[in-house]
Amino acid sequence: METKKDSTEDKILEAAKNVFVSKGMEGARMQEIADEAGINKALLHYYFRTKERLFEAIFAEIIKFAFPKITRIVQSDISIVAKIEQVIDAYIDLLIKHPFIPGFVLKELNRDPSGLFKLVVKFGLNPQVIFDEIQLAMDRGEIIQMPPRHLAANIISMCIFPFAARPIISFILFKDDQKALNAFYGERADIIKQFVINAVVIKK
Amino acid sequence: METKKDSTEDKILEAAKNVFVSKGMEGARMQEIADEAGINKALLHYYFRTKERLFEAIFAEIIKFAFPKITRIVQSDISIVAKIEQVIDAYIDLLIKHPFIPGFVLKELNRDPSGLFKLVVKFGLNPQVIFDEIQLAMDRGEIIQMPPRHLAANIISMCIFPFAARPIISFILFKDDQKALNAFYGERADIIKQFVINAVVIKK
DNA sequence: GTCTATATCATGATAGAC
DNA sequence: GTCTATCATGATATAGAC
Repeated sequence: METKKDSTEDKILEAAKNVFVSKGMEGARMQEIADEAGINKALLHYYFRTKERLFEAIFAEIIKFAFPKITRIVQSDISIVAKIEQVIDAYIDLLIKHPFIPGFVLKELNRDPSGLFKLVVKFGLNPQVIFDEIQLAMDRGEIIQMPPRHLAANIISMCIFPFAARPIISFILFKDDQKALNAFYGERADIIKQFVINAVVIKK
Repeated sequence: METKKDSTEDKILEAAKNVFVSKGMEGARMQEIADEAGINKALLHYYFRTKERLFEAIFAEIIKFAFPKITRIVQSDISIVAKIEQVIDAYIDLLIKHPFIPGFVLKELNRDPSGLFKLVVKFGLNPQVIFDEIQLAMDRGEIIQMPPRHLAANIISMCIFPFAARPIISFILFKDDQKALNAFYGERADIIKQFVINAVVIKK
């Protein structure tokens, strides 16, 4: 029986996640990860042969997390408006809990997109089902006609970008007042929902 | 008289811009910059004492470029709808011409936001004049009431995010078909304009 | 399995000849 | 101003003791 849940490997993964997310692949130092895990630097290489492999392990975990299971919401048996609202709520909830993920993911994907390919294949991500549901609602006359891709891009952009640009928004809009910044993020879900509904829902 | 416009310093700046934008501060190698400039690595240190100083020179030039002069549009004597349309057109035009800027700026600002502070002070960026104009239009009943910050955030997000997330969009939406990707970007301006107008303009 | 010590390598920076 | 050669540092990786 395993009483020691925080094994060395777990400690490394936890430490690596913290360091990689805050410093990125290039900026992260193996020494710092070792220190944070409370172990020797050489042990990192014992458990994960290279920095690259350690990074991939962390990145896969993060990105799996960053693609929330919105497919289920989109395919559920509720109105298109309810679907839009639930997706936005799910995204903003996730981002408020993990505000540094977008910056990290964007940074690493611009650095080396090849990692994404494997993950997309692995998790079978398929945006077509989402676009199909949007198109159906348009054909039913519930929302205005526009390319489903662009509608999805608009919603995702409004959700994620303010978190990806956190340092800019924090400084320019709020002079680094973290309370005001958090209040702003707390308002985003309702704002985006109302904005999208105004933009696309056809009133009876 | 200077006939030789591409002086060594110019060649370094041009090469450094390319390498820094594609690799970032951490990923960029002085050797690569030297190679691209067709000169010796030691010469970089002759012209710019450190890598940090060379980077700062490039970054200032880029970010000055990334904050388009939208203040003039916002304060001009045209309708709020025309202002919104012109700002979106200006942003998308800029981004189509320089699609890698958003990724670069986001990456570096997440890495070290302090550089932004100096630049904001230096260029006297003041978003309040933009918010004031938005608020006036709301008070005149031309657009619906909502916090001006969020309206600005929505518009900027829809413009910039699809470019910042270029590798993701390219692969997931278009299977790296660059023609289709460029067509998508070409449609963005009209899509966003219509979307924002539907969302906020009050019909008479 | 865990750790110490060390080899190997890459990179930013400098010294000095021309 | 430009080059070759070299240094100093820090980081990855491995060998081998316990």
